[in-house]
Amino acid sequence: MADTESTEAAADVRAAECEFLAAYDPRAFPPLAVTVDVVALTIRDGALQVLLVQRAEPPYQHHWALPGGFVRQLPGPKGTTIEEDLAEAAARELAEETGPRLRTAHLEQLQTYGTPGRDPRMRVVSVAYLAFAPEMPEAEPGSDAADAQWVPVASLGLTDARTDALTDTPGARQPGTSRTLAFDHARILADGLDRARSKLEYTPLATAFVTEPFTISELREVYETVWGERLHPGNFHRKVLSVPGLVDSTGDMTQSGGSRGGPRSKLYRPGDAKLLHPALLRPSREEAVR
Amino acid sequence: MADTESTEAAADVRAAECEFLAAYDPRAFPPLAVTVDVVALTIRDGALQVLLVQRAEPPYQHHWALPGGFVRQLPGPKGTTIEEDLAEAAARELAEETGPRLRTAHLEQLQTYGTPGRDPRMRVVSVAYLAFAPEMPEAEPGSDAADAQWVPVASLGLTDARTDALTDTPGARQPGTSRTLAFDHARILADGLDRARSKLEYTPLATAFVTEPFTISELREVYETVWGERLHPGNFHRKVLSVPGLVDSTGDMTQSGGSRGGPRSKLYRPGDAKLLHPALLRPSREEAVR
DNA sequence: CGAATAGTGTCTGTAAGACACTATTCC
DNA sequence: GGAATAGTGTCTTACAGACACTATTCG
Repeated sequence: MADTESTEAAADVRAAECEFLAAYDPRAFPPLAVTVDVVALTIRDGALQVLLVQRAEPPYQHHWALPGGFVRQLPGPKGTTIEEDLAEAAARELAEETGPRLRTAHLEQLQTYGTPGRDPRMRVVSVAYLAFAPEMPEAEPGSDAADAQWVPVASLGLTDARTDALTDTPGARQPGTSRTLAFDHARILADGLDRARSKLEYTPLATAFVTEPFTISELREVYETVWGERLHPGNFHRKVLSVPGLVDSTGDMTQSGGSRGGPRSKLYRPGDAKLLHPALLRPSREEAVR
Repeated sequence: MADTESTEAAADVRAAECEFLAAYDPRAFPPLAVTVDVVALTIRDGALQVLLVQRAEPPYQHHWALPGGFVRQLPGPKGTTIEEDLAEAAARELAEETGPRLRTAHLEQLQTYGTPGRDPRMRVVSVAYLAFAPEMPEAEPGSDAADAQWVPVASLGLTDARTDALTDTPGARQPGTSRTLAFDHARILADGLDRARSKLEYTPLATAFVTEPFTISELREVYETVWGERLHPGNFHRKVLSVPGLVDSTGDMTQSGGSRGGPRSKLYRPGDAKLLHPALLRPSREEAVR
């Protein structure tokens, strides 16, 4: 029964460890590495951008890849080791490429990728994380990367019609960035984009892409940019205000109107809702995908 | 950059070192293991049940735990090794406790748990999977378990009011099963239940819990059991038929009416929809959780 | 002034939930 | 016959989307 457990546990740990390790053929323990990769998304210049680093070493040398790395074992007091939580490792990898100025508004686990052969060197199980941040300054390549850059996702040629739809800007496609990502990172990025688009519908995630006092129009631009679809300004406005806890009014207004004219607008801050009801559903998700 | 970086060299060295030392001292391995755990759900006796195994070895000896184990490296031709994909490992662990008769209708990755200390022996990163199956015969304990059983989730005392709501059956709480689960498996199970409840809303997941020709009422019982809420039979009926691709009529009817009376009902099979539109939303999800 | 935008009003179609009702079958 | 159930009809309310309109501000 469970009652004996607490007294047994401590004493048994050492014995169990030996027993445990002896019971398995060492060859059954493949050299297996655990890494974290981060899909960091932001909105810059009106486009959805992802943080990429350029690999300095083979394999996939010179290719762009998601920031990430091995889960570390940090040195602790008295020769012990302090082990990193997975989310901490993800936050660290992100900070290494962006500097301390990035205010990550949201960090969540995406999925884990462990198909044999996804890394040609060895078996690597990679836990992917998804991060969102408001508009950021340039990225700063960390020690292990040749370069780090925010790259418009539309320029990566993922087979996604919607992302390209709104990006007619000639300069959006940066030369040199439309190459295949390293490893299976294109897949991971695609999964991250799916997740982000989906979470805009039923969580206040969009507020993680804007800075504190924001207008309804700025929020709408987030939705339009991530979804790659134009939304009706009037209906969107009414809808956002009708969802309890999505935004709170600050009482203030912008100092001036928009650069292309129009009246000044009211300012808002994120509300306390964790789930949106009613949800803000995408207009053109192909209904009932068969 | 995951899977790479200037620590790449260090990683290779470490990997080679491990391989070499493995033959001599298993304890020289990097103290990091990858396991898969499976949250297998089914509906038995009108209750949502989860597959649990009783641990034969410490730690948590005699405690119940989710089926799972280490990701293996299988022997392949000519001394090579065939490495298991994560989903394959999950399917294998599940089959070991249920025998070949389980028809797993659905297997998807849930989340990965890697907090240091979650396993007292060593650093273990566990990739959890979520499986659904129609009503199944008794479980068969595999080699590394003392026992394996389908256990009503309501009997596990998870802090979830809804699961207990419909389970007034006196016999539902089996003596001996209302104990704490090993490791952080209670948390993993709770996450799995959340996911399952949520996916019933916008995917045809419910059809994975019933066998091929089913009635609308059987489908409704799935929703009621998983959500722990009574649904209006009439409205549910109309709603299910109104969602394109959820169910297809077989043209047949049941041979007899229900055991407590009522007319015979039409039979259906799963449709080809992958996403439900409009969705079948839970009535009493606390709206806009703050 | 003309163009663009913030914000509101109104109408229509769809869908959810409440309630009622009929027909069928078991006990 | 009485109770339970399958399936349908109808009404009310909520909400999404379309369209129109006013007021405000930029250039």
